[in-house]
Amino acid sequence: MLRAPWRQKGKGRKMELKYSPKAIEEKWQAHWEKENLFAVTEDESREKYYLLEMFPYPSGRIHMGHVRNYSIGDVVARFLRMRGFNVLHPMGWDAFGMPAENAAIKAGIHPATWTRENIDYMKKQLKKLGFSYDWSREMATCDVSYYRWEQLFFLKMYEKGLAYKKSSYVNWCETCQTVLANEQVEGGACWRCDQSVAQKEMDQWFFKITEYVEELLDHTDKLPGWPERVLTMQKNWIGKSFGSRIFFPLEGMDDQLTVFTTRADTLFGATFMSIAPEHPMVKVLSRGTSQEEAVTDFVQRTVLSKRGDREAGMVEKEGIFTGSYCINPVTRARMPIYVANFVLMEYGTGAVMAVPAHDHRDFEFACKYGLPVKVVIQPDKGSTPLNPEGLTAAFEEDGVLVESGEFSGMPSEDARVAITEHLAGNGQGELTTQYRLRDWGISRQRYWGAPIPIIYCETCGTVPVPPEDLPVVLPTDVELLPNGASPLPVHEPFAVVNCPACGETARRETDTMDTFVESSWYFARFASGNHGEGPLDREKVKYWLPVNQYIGGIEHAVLHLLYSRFFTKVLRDMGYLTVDEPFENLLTQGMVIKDGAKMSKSKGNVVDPDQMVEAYGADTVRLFCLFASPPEKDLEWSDQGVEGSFRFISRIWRLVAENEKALREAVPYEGGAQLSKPLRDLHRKTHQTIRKVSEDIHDRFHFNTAIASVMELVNMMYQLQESPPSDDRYWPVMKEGVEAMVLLLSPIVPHVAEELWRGLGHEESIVNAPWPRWREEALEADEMLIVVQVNGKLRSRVTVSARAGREEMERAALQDERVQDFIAGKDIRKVVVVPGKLVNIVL
RNA sequence: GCCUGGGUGGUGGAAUAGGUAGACACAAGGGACUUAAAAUCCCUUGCACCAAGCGUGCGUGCGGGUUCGAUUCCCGCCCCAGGCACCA
Repeated sequence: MLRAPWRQKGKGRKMELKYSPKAIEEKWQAHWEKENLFAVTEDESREKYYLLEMFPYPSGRIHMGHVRNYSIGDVVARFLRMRGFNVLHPMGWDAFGMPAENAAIKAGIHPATWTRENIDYMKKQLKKLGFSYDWSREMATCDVSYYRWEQLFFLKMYEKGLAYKKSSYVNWCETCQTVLANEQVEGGACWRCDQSVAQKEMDQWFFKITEYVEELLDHTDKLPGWPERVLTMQKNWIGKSFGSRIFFPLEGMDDQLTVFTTRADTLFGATFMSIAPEHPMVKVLSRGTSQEEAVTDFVQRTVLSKRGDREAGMVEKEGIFTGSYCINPVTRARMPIYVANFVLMEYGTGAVMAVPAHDHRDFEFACKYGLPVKVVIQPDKGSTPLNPEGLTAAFEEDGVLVESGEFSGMPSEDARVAITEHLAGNGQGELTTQYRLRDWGISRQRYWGAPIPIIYCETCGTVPVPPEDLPVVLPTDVELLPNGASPLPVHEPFAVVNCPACGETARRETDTMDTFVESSWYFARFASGNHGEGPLDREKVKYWLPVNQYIGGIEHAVLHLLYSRFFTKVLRDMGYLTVDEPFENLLTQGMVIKDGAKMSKSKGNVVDPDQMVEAYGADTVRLFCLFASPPEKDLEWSDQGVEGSFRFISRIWRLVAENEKALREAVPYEGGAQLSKPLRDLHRKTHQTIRKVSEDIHDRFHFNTAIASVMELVNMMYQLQESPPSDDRYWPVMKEGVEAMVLLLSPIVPHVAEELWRGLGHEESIVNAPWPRWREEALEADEMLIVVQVNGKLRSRVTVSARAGREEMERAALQDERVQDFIAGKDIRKVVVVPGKLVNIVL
């Protein structure tokens, strides 16, 4: 048992009057660690709570965003622990990724060394902040003992067809020398380095996330604990739309072009066809025509242009006639086929039927190339009809069909189905559903990642590494190339292997997996401890999952959170997990900003957590992060606000230190005995505060208002100290208030709370102290202040008995002198009484 | 363009179920203590007017509406932030 300073110091004043955080923080951190207070095991007799914060990338040092994220999580973890839950609160490292490689190239340190050193430093930082993690579960995703299981998942996914390889145009970042998933391209630029992304045709591994698209979409309605905007972002990303697939026969060829459209009602107005430059039919359609050379030229130019510019609509619409025609299946009209730079190969079928009268893009294109415009939809009655001759813009809304044969007169909505069904009858079309979501490309041409367990053999083709040969260990004896290209392909001992099937010399896959794969299942690994027999311990995972509360930044709204949901479903179907969704509740905290902008080195507005902890202590930094704004909002850093937080802790410190002896000797008041009014007020305030803080933390994570209410309690105790009552219950009631204050603040400022708790005479750690309960009878006041309004305007306040009913409230209000002035000589039409709140007299 | 949030004092923010708008804090001002300063403690602090009161009027982006009563609910608009965006 560690000896507390007030005992070490012997006689005289035992607690320092001045609050100095350094010594007490180090002392209690060491104590908690030694006593192993935060390690947990499965315990069926207790209700479990799995609290998780997004684990950090070990970039070197933690930043204020981490401090905020983890402070929020720690309050919840400590609070629920005091409430008796078996709380799992783990921490680890998202340790694969490019910064390690970049540092290696720049500074000549091996990525593994760099990562390890960063982890060591950041772990020290987290410990200095006093977070209550179960460090026994710590892991880094670059550990072989972690990624080996990911390779096993890959093999199982490969077996089920959920991991497959295909050649396609992919997003290529020249700076990062690697491919990016669609989710990792933001506004046409790389999510990490901002480099504009180009298209490149490559052989790549994909995870078939589209296999789960319906479930991923459906389950967004089964996540009431997620913020609406995150769910909306995911729904938008999945981008489900209903429409039709229509087949257009090619003139003079025994083949057809397939398009996807949501506007089959406009089919009679389709006058030409636009296809993507990457479309496989481009070559066939232009071959042998006078356009052949020009088309090849155009395609080359367009495909090479930056995807970002092309996708963002920055490039002017351009196209070229292929030299071939197709036939409109309903009008039999000849439609020229164009290659157009605005048609995307990745969406739909890569071919679009162009209806210039009813689509602004087609309109723009038709005007530019002098193509026919045919109006087939007229606005509903009441609006001015479209003039087919002088059309100045496309009419894109629904309306009534015209010039559409038997479908003329039909509303758009009905016609979409009717026309498609008509086509379906002739095998010329079908109703279909289209998604924006595409499969997740996971190949990365980088070194610092988990190797993909595949071998290429000249005779046997693609051969998965047999599970018993796992792990495929990432070699560490590599020389990193200055241009960032992966050294693995030229690392012979790694790249050259014997084929597991025929034994002949073969080559390994040298691409590594996207690091988002690691973070897609780490939460389940934490629940398994460092299970050695397999990826997950089914029983343990069953006990802990799902994560009850997940906390992290909004920036992962689509990326990490969508991938994790997908992985959870895959692992469920493999029999590892029993849950459908990984995270029951999600809290997305706001950014930490300074001077109105996100903290960044380039803006020079970074506040260093180390310096802050050094200057004020961890408790002050935590308190400020929680007090300055509610978690989901941005937090504006304020040095003066930090000073204020430090002052508040000093204030509670002095309240205990200055009255140490009296408080230690007092027995907390527990009700019963009669109290004088000031003490009754304090007793009530104490219990009101307990209720307020409990509800604010439990129901809504509003720590700022919880802290504010403790401040009110503290202010009241200081007020009472100004003129202490002679009542002999003074110290018992003060002790009740002080103990509540310390307990309520302990999840937020755990070190100072622990110190004060011991100072009040407690032998056991506050970490395991039960959370205080409020008593209803203590909340009851003997009188209450009610508001009196006349015609809805506040005119007076009257004090009535707490038990006053409607009649008594009304009587008291009407008798009030000030109210009398307002109602004298007037008829009272109505009196509204809200029990316990107000009386409104309507004249 | 579409989809989400959001707009409250000098500042961060509060008002949880339609019921005292501005809790709590920062900043500012004043006072006490001190030889002085710092620290600490206490008081004032939305705006305007004034007869200076437990005063009156105004006030939660703007304009309407519902209601005895609206920061809160409804309709229309403006602005800011984030996401998606040539998605056919």
